[in-house]
Amino acid sequence: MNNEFSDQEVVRREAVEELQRLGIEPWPAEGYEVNVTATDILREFPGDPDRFANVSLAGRIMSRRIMGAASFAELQDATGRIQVYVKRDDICPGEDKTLYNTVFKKLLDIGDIIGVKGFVFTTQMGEITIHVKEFTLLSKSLRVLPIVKEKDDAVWDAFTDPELRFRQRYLDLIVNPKVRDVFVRRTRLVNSMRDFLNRQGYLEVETPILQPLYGGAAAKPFVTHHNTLDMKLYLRIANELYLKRLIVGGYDGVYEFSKDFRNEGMDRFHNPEFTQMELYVAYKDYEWMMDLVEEMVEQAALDVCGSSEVSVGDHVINFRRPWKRLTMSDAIREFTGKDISGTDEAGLVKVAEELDVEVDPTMGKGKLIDEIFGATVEPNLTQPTFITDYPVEMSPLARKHRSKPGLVERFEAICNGKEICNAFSELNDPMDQRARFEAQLELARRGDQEYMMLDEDFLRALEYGMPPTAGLGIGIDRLAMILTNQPSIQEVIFFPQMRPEKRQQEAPEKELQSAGIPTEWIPALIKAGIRQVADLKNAGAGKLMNDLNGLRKKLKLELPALTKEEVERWIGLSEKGNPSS
RNA sequence: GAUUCCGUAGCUCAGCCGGUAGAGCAUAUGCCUUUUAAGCAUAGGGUCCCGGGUUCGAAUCCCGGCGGGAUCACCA
Repeated sequence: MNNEFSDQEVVRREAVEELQRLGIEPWPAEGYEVNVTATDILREFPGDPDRFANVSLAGRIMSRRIMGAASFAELQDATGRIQVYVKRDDICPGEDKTLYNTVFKKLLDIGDIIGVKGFVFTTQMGEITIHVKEFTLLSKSLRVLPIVKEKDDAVWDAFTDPELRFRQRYLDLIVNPKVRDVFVRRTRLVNSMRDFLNRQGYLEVETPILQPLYGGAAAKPFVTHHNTLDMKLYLRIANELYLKRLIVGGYDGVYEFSKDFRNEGMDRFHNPEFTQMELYVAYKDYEWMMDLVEEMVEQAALDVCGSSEVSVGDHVINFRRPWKRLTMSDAIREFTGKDISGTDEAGLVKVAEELDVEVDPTMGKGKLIDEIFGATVEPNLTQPTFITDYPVEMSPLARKHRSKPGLVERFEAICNGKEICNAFSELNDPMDQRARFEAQLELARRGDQEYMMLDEDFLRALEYGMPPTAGLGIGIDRLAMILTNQPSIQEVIFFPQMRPEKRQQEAPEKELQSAGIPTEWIPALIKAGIRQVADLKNAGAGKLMNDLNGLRKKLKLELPALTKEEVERWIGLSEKGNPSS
């Protein structure tokens, strides 16, 4: 049975039983009164020692140094770590020293959560420490933590494997305090933006995630099914079309922090689900929206980083207003020397080829320009820059430029070589909108997988009349990456998408036993990799017999050696099938 | 999807010119009343990712798979 646990896990499970025998509940129900945090003590004790004569603090044991009748340990709470000093005769004033000798020294482990009461003092080494008068076990830990040691700036045994860190984020958060901080700052970013938008008087709303038609962006969706309605539903790829319906309904400013879902590639800039903030404001245009973005993002940088200058990789990015503004064709001209304004599709293909930009025949004019821009300009824009006035073909929801034919009133902000937001003067001409949707269908016929769907209800809403409106989408994950200086999106999403972990078969012994394998051989079989009757089917009788007889010695089984006939009989069982299932 | 690297003890890693495993931390036992990643001593702990092949013999070499990283492609 214990085959499933490592030696250290066995020790901890035995400690649980021992604690229970001593009348100590390993996972008590009561709360624990806490009157101070680790950071409070470290920050305030030197200036005001009297305040800390009676502290009560709870946290996880992160290290232990036991020296006879006295011990040191480090406790980690939500704010940081503090050393505690435990002296035998203080916590066991009478004759019975069990609480120290047995409970504290032997039955507690690194990873356990305890509460301590005592007073704060400074050790001879000058470390602020809680002298413990009383401790309470609050939660026993059955698994061994990966221990990270650090001294000054040196780190030993760092827990860095991304697979383990992302799959078991709780562990990552326990042992890597900097990771905890990244997510605190991510939340501070969201709070900063929400406060900003609320101060402007805009209404935070919620719109459907399950949508019968997906729209508002060019992307491949996830598909699901609703049983009662017996219909196909899509997970939203954007919330644009619903938010604009709300503007039609009469709100003058609505926004939503939304999880969107796109069924596309994954890499360090893309997770299948990601967070966007979309904002729509009536009676405004994209020029106005640029001013808002600058102000909101500068404020966010100040709130998250304490400065408008932010270190990102090798760069320092400065979010102080005003940001540089360039039209798309000026940007392409600036970085490539090519003038593409007014160029037709064939001409664009030629330009792309000259610039070594890969294109394919499904691409329309808009897509071609986007490719050229993405390859030659975008990666070179480190400081926040607004790129304005996009080709109409790639922006089916943006209104036509008031003075430049063939373009729309749209901008993106590019920062650190990546788009962080996208905005436009919204298209509110229902007839033009219908024509644009139809142009998308034409792209679909050419094989573009990411055409936008025609949404009749959205058109109907526009036909009732939508005020002139400015709209914005900001990628929260991308912005969080920049403001927390993280190289990948997985570092700013608590639980990034990953392939499922391989599950171990449960309770293998039962199935093997009911099939007729002698109980006493089952531990050896499991050790040999036979976890279920089906595994026997492909096993060779000779090899299996040898393996099992080898394991018989290793596991010190008091059994006669197996014969080949016996093993063949077991393998025969797998062919008969299993009556219990 | 392509290229490439990686998968060894609970954790971090070494071993890889083939001879069935090693260190540090963690754990156990004993000693030590204020230590500073790290006291001293001893001990236990491994399906060397999985499957096949070559070989007398594979953690090591070869092939296939699984999982992960990086780069690229795709992707507002």
